[in-house]
This record gives sequence, C-alpha cells and structure tokens, in this order.
Amino acid sequence: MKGGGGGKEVPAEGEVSSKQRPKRKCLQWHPLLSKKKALDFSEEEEEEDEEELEKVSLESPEHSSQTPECVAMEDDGEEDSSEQRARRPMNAFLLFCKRHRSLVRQEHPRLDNRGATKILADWWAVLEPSEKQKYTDMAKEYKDAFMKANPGYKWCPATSKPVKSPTHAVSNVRKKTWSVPSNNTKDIPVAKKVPKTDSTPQLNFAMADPTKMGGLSMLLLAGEHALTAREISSSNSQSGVADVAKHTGKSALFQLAEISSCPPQLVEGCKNSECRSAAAPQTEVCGLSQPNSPDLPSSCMQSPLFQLAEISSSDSQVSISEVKQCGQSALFQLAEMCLASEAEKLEALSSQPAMDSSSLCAQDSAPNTTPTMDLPTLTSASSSPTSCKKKKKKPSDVSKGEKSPGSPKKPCKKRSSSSSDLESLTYTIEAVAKGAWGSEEMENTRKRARPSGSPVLQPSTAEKKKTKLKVKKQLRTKEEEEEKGEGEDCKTLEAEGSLLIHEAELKFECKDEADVKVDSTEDSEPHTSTAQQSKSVEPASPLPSKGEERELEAKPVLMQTEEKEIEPKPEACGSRKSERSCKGALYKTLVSEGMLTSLRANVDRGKRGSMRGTMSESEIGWTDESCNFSQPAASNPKKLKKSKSKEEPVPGNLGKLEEEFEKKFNSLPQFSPLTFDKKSTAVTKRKKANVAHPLENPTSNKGPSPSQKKTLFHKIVSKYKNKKEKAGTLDKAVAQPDPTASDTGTAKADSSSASLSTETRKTGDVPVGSQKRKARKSKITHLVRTADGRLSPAEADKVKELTQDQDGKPLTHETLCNTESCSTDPGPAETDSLPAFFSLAALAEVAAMENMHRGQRAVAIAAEGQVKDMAPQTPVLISCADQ
DNA sequence: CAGAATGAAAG
DNA sequence: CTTTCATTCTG
Repeated sequence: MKGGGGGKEVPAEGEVSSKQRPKRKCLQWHPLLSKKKALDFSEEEEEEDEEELEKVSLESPEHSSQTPECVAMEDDGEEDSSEQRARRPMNAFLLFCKRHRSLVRQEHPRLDNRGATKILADWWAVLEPSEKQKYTDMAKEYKDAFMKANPGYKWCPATSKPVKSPTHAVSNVRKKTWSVPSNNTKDIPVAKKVPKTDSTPQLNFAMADPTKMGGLSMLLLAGEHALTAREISSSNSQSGVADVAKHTGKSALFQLAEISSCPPQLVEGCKNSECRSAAAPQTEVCGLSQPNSPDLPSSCMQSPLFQLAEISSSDSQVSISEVKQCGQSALFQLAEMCLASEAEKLEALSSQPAMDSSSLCAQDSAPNTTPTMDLPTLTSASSSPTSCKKKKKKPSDVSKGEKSPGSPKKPCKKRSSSSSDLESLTYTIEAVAKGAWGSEEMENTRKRARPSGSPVLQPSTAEKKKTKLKVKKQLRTKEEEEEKGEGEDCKTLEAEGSLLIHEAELKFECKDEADVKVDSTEDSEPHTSTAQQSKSVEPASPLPSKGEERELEAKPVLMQTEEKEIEPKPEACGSRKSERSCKGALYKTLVSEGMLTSLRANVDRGKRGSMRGTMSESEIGWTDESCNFSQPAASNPKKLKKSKSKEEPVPGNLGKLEEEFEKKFNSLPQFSPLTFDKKSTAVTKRKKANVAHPLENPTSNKGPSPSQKKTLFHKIVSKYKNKKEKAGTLDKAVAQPDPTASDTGTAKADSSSASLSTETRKTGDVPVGSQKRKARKSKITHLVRTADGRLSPAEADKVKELTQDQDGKPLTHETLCNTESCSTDPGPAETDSLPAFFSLAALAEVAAMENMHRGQRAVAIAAEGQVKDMAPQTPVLISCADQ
C-alpha cells in the first residue's frame, strides 16, 4: 500500500483494461485538471470573483506541512517540490484537437496521429470563427484559471526546465502539475481568502462531480453562512479563522474527494486519505479548533472524515459513535448550509458512502450489518475503488437494501423513518453537536449557522440568485434554441452553477413547502444520490448515472438536457415529488453532466480503442458519436453504456477532474466529422444519409444571423450545386454550420459530395501539406476581411494557395460562409455588400479552382452567375479565380 | 521518443 | 522573429 509502487500500480490497472496509453492520458489529463486545480478552476471559471482558491492554498499548506509520507504519494510531490511547473494550458487548437482527434482517427483509422493532426489542422482552419471562438474562449478561460492557480507561471521555464525534461519528472509533473501548487498558495497570499462569500452564483464546474458539486455547492453555500457565522464567532479571532474554516472545509471535501478518487490505489488511497486527514485535520484542525471553538465546525467536518478514514484504514473501531457524530455534525453543518435535505444526504453520505463503496466494490461488501459497517465499508470502498468500475446496478440495489438494514444504526434510519427529515435532522444535529462537541461554542456557531443556514434566511439570497439564475436559464435556453447569443463558454458553467443554486433553492423551497417527507422512494433516492455523491469519487462511471436514472424513476429520462432538468426542478420543487425529482434531477444533472463528460471522454477513448478494430462501422460510429456530441446531455444513456464498457480510464480522482475539464470541453462544440468529412471525404457515401441532420447542437450555431446567412449561403450553394449537378464541392463546407437550415441541402450535398469526395480525395487528405505553419486561417481571415472589394495580389495568392493546398478543400467554404454571413445581407448596405460579395467571390473562386481541377469550369461559371446575382462584382473575382 | 498541427508566451 | 511547450498517439 504504502509504497509508492502501489500507487502506480493502480493506474496501471485501470488502464490496462483498455490501453496503456489511455492510462497515461488519464493521468496526464487528470493531473492537469488535477483536483486542486480543478477546484481552482471551477472557482475561477464560475466566478471569477470568488477566491476560493485560497482554500486550496490553505489546504496545501496543511498537506505539505504534515504527512510527508502521504503527501508523497499524490500531492506532495507536486506541491512541494515540483509542482511548480504546471503544464501549460492548452490553446484553442489543442483543445480542438483533443476533442476531435478521436473523430478524425475514427474516420481514418489508419492514419497516424500526425496525419490526424494535420487533418485536425485543416478542420481547424475550416472552422467557423464563431466556433473557434468558443474554443478560444475556453482556452482563455483555461489559461486564466491556470494563471490564477499558478500566478507566477512561466511558459518557458527557462530552458532547463526543471520539471519536465526528465521522463519521470514529466510524468510526475504532469500529474500534478496543475494541481495546486504550493507556490500558489504561498504566492497568492491569502489575500483573497475571505472575500467572498458571495455565494457564488455560479459555481460550477469546478465541482463537476457530483460529489464535488454537492460538496462544493454546500461549501459555497455554507461558505457564506459559515463565514458569517464564523465571522461572528471568530470575530475575536482573526479573519484568519474564516480562512481556516474554508480550509478545513475544503480539506474535508478534498479528502473526501481524494478518498473517493483514490480508488485507483486502494490501499494507498486509504493511506493517503488517512494521512491527509490525519495530518490536516488533526493537526490543523485540531489545533485550530481546539484553541477556539470558532473553527469547530470545520474541525468537526474534517475529523469525521478523518476518523472514517482512519477507521477504515486501521479497522480499529475507534469510537464509531463519535465518528458518526462528527460526521453527522460535519455533514449536518453542510446540510445546514445547503439545507435540511442536504443534511440528509450528508448523513447518508457519512454512513452510506460505505454502502456505496461496498456496493460498488461489490467485493465483499457485505456490508456488515454491524454498526461499524460504515467504516468498514468505507475502507472497502477506498480499497475497492480500483475495481469499482464494475458494478452499476448494484449500488443502487445494494444501497437500498443495505440501507434499510443499515439504517438502524446510523442516522440513516432517519431517512427511512424520517417522518420529518427536518426534525430528525435537527435532532441529529443537536445530538451530534452535543455529543461531538458539547461545548457551547459549537452551539453558538451552529445556531448562527443554522439560522443563517436555515431556510428562512437563505431564501432571500437564494431567491435573488434564483431569479438571476432563472433569467440566465431562460437566456440560455433561448440561446440554445435560437442560438441567439453567441454561446458563451460560460453558459455551460453558468448553467451548472445555476443548477447548483437551483438545488439549493429547491431544497429550500421544498423544505419550506413541505418538510421533507421521505417516501420510500425518496429515501432511496436521496441515499442513492448521496451514495453517488460520495461515490462521486468514483469515476463517474456509468454506475452513477444508472443509479441516478433509477432514482429519478419519477422523472424518467429527463436528464438528457440540462435545460429540461433545470426547468423541471423549479416546478417540481413545490411538491414532494418535486422534491424528489428535484433531488433526483439535481443529482442527475450533476452526475449526468459529470458523467457525461467523463463518459464522453471515456467513450471517445474507448471507442477509439475498440472502434479501430471495427472501422467498417465508421458510419454508425460517426453517427452515434455525432449525435452524442451534438447533444451531450441527451446522450447520457448511451454514453453510459459505452462508458461502462470502457470507463477504465477514470479512476475516481480523475473522474472528478476530468469531469470538470470535460465539462468545459463538452461545452465546446463538437463538430461532427461529417461536416468536415464532406470536405475531407473519406467515408462519406453512407454518411450522407446520416449527415442530413446537423450534428452539432451543442454549440449550435453561434449566432442567429449566421444561420440565416448560412441558409442563404446554403441556398446559393445548392443552386450552385444543382447547376453543377453534383459537383458538391461547396456543399461539404456548408453542412456543418447550419444545423437546421440546410438539412435538405446538406443531405444532398453530402450525397453529391460523397461521390466527389471519394474521387477527389480519398482520405482526406491528409496531405494538405501543412508541414510548415501555414497560417491558413489567418490568411483566410485576412482574405475575407479584406474587403476592399478586390483581392490584393497577396490575397489572391493566398487563395490559390488555399485551394491548392487543400486540394479544393471545402474548408475555405465554411470560413467564407461565415464571413459572408457576418457581412451578411448584401442588401443592407452597399458597403456591406462588398464584403459579402467578397466572401462569395472567394467561395466562387475556390469552387472554380476545384472545378478547374476537375475540369468543370462550367460549373464554376454557373456559380459565378449566382454569385453575381448576389454581388455584381463577382465577375472580377471570377476573373481572379480563373487566373 | 519523434513528430504533426496551432497558439501563446518568452526571450 | 524564433523557440518552447501544450495534447495525442503511432511507429
């Protein structure tokens, strides 16, 4: 266990199943996002304001300070020594590559990565500006977050580069790189720390994971409450207290996360967790807490976890009761923050986690009936994690089954019996508080917290937020449907955040309206959810999702769209069902999102891995994928399946991190290969049918106007096509952008293109010849932009180049289209017309070029005619093209 | 480990 | 301007 070896082994295992590489990837990937980082990330992204980062920073100190051993395994290394060097954030293109590479690979199974990269580059070039924008934004976000996390990060380490050069170093570094650099903490002075309590309207993605989300959300919510409370209580103490609290809070979460995440290295994980918990909580917490009561809460939280960990690890029974209490208290606190409902969850968490884990592990699980079960289970969970992936259903079943039995002992029972959760909660809380801390201090804190935390107080805030959220939601919805606004990256995040908030709100509402009555179903749900959350740790594999689904029974498969989920929630909130549904929905949402992302990623990978073998299906695969991609949410179910098959990659930790990252990722639009394919070709023939509908929903279109324009463009194209009769060159390009508008057209185009494409380029052509950095994109853009009306020689050259390089690739088309769209409306202003025309002209040129290649000049001419219609100047362009 | 791509940053 | 490095993964 302990040895480092163990740690490594774990990953290997996971990977092994699918591939070696994947593992690495995972690791790398994770590392980047690495939990800590992820946290930061989320925070940043979600709210730029918040500075929860500090928490991280706080955390790190703890770790570093103590538990050298433990640390060593995971974080320490990073934190302490090396972590300095984080991996630089990916740029837009890289993001794009990452996201689409799999697709490319599928398309061209044989192609090696380099080729794939080339293709990707082509695609990238083709991408619409808007599309790119998203990636760019994300990259930027990423970067910003990264920078925040690592204030003093330098892209170029100095030549020597401490970290990376060495292989091992690299691996290590990578893993942790992003993680929270101790430096950061240090660097970033705590300055921020306290700041915000604001609630965080959007929290999001940082917590992508269900667990985290819950935790985070709670944290956030609590944060305010707690802070307030703390402040009050701690008023005497320094502001530092707040920090501490945060710290502790975070650490606790972190620990949980770790534990959960630890799966890969069961033993190690346990150890780590233990170590950490021990180190942090005890030392810090204890120390802090002891001195002043103010911190108690935090300490409590940690302690419980810690204890659990310890217990699990040591098996020693320790004082379970205490633990429970602590856990409860901690949980309770959280719950308070969040709400009673959450409290329940928490309790469940404390107790259930084990269950889940056990169920997950399936191993012995045998959750013992003994009271201690929790602990043991936990242990098992931590240990089993590795194998965790496996089971899906079990968790739910087990959890349910077990729960009832288990409930007896622990607080869990509440849920079953819980006539009124609130009461029970309160009771529990009180009991816990007393038991755990009899001190008045605690009470005070608690009181404060409670009041604040209690529905009454919060609601106001919540409501406000709510409204906001709602608005946002609405907007978002609109956007999605209409696509009106350019999709902001944040959207997703916001959405998530909103979800969280909603959760909170819902909870509040629910409580207010009706106490939480627990129906049998409810019980199961909450538990499950809890379990899941706790599990969150786990990789988000399919299980969770399944569990969620089941839970949601009431609401069958709403999960698909976030929006849907969200909407329902609010409404649902009102009634019990709603409550349930709310929770379920929330969980679902969270999980689904998280899961989705993870799943998706997994799927991709897995697909790739497996798919390769069977490429013949490329079509199908594409379709599916495209669909999935297009609708992330919707795809959940599918993903689950897939993911299940291949989830390996994500152990617990990674899952979380990945999720976060992935989320963002997901938010990024994925273009269906088809779109590109058209251009590139390759499979095409069959696809056409599939292709018909636009794949990319997610991003959907960037702007409304574009779509229209596109339509226009499309029309033109279609005409062009018709004239051409099947030339289809242009078509390819167009397809992607317009989802709805040009379906028919697209389809046709596809078919036509297919024939062409096949002929023209078989593979895609990889050979674009971009070995050097072409700057096509820039050039193109340039070209487009230049709206003098005329092409400057250079431009012309560029154009030629493009055409040649691309072999008549459609790429340009899209770009052009976009530009065109931008300029749009020829009618409006003459000036505008010019640009538009320009783009058209460019298009025409391209087409012409292609045609020429093919020897179909006539077509080109025809095209010209059309273009001409559009813009009088066409002729000139044409002439250029001819040249 | 090289290498294909692009982008961002640093020198 | 040039170099470095981020990601991915085959050969």
